[in-house]
Amino acid sequence: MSEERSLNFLEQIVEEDIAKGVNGGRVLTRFPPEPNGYLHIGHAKSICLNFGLAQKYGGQTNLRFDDTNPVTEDTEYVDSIKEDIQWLGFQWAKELYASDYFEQLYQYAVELIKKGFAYVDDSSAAEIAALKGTPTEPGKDSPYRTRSVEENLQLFADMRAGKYPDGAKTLRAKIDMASPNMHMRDPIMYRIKHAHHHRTGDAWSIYPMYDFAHGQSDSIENITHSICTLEFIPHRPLYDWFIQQLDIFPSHQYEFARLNLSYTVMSKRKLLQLVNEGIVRGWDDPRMPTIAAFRRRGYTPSSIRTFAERVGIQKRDNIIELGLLEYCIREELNKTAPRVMAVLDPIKLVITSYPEGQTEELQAENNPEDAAAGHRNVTFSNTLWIEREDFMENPPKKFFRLGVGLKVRLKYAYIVECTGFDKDENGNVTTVYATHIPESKSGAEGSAMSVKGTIHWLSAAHAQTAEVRLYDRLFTVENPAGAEGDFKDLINPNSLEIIEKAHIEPFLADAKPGERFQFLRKGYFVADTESTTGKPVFNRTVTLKDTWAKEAKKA
RNA sequence: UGCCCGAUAGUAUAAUGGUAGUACGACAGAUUUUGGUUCUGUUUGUCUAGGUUCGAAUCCUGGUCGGGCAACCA
Repeated sequence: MSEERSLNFLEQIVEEDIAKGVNGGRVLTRFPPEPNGYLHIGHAKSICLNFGLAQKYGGQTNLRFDDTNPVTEDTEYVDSIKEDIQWLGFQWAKELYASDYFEQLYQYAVELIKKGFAYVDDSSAAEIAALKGTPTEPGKDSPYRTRSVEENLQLFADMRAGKYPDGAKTLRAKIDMASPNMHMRDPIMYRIKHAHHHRTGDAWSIYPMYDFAHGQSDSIENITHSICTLEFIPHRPLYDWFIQQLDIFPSHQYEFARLNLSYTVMSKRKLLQLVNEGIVRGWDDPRMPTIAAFRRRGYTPSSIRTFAERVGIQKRDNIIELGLLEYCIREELNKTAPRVMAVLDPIKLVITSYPEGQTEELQAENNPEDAAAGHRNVTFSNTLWIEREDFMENPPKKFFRLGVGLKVRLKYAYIVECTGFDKDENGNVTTVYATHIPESKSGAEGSAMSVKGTIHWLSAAHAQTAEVRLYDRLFTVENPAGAEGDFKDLINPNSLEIIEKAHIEPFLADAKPGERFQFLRKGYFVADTESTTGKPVFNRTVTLKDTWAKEAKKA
């Protein structure tokens, strides 16, 4: 299956580099998360890109944690990130940490001081900001910019030794306060933080800024293609500057547009807020756009990889329609998920012509898309559960389900004709009555007779119950991040609907967490991580396409 | 009023100086014991104004629009 696909711009760069013999044709990429949150679907795109590129061109990929800010980072995040990458189906060559390079980075800083390219600044954060200028106005030199090399060396050593409180001093690169690129206006290389680091403990009282760690970390690892998102484009000249002054391996950075998905947010800060404020039930709440959430929701690794492939790689900003992701998981689950019957919003259907107490076992197909999936038995009786929405008191013309006088096929069973119904004091339909056509039994000759609709059902006396969680989009607008005001005001109040007692086929009560099914006509579902034999819980991964719902909405 | 990045159907993404194609969506139809799947068909696009060229989505110039950059965050 060698489908002809054109190369994305990064693949073109890599192929050109290989052709030209750059780095001896070697390809080494890296995925560099900061361990300060869970990975989301946008990271999945980056993971697929970095690992996929290396795989395609015979290279490897490192996992490097850019852990330069101890106050936001935690090993919980390290563990979740590793789990998510492996779940997606990728394996890194080396597990590395920017914190592994702290001593090396310190030596680089000393070297830059000696070369006159860095100085210790006593200015406060506010003073630094004031002298920084603005995008349209040049900045001004700090009064500490002309300190001698010896003094800088001594002060920097004292910073490391912990002689100064947080914020008292910084080490800055001496570049150009008038540069049109703000990142070149004497950027801070080191700041004082008397903070406990998740790996280096209390060994350091100074920590490098990301900008002083990232490029050199790539260089130290001999990364050939350092791929990141668009917002780091203006940082690239700075990374190149450090590499040049230090005369170390010239790793090159390339930037692509990050993934945005409609009806959700992708910033770790906002996701953390949703978690901390209890708006969702945690990082892996199936409504979240995190990889952990998609896993719990029933998405497969391959569906996410396919999605990442289909969204493409480019440099223009984009918002991908949620529908594409849903298409990717439906496409896979249609082929693989066993079909079962579950009634989520039940009303009773009594077959008055079928003897009370009688039952029979009917053969049900496990998957029409997969002949090897085989068959199972379902129990039929005269009292069934059917979906409330499959009956209408006053059905419109194109309603192919139950209404008095209408015929419908009960999947795998008989064709029945509706004869009447009961309502309770609130006017809600409670029971529907019908007679069956004995010769229309599925498999029998008479089953060939045509009816427009087929509905699913469960024998009331035999069905088990389960909790079913129905998820919908987390936000009410396509681009909540781009809207004015507080993004939390745009949360969809109906993003989670819990059905305490849905009816399911008996064998489903034993479903193991992670097992996926198609609930016939209702969607794809997965047994939740909290699911137990005593109390099964199913998450709806995605609905089926529903052209009737669309039709009904029009009317 | 600085610097940087970008602009192709509704959403994405190809075409790398030579017929604007693909996917998802939408719409219509066929098939169907899931109003699912599958199949067929239809619809919709090169931001703009110049220039170079036999020929421009592609190269050049100006403009417009969108995004990024002024954390001791990454």
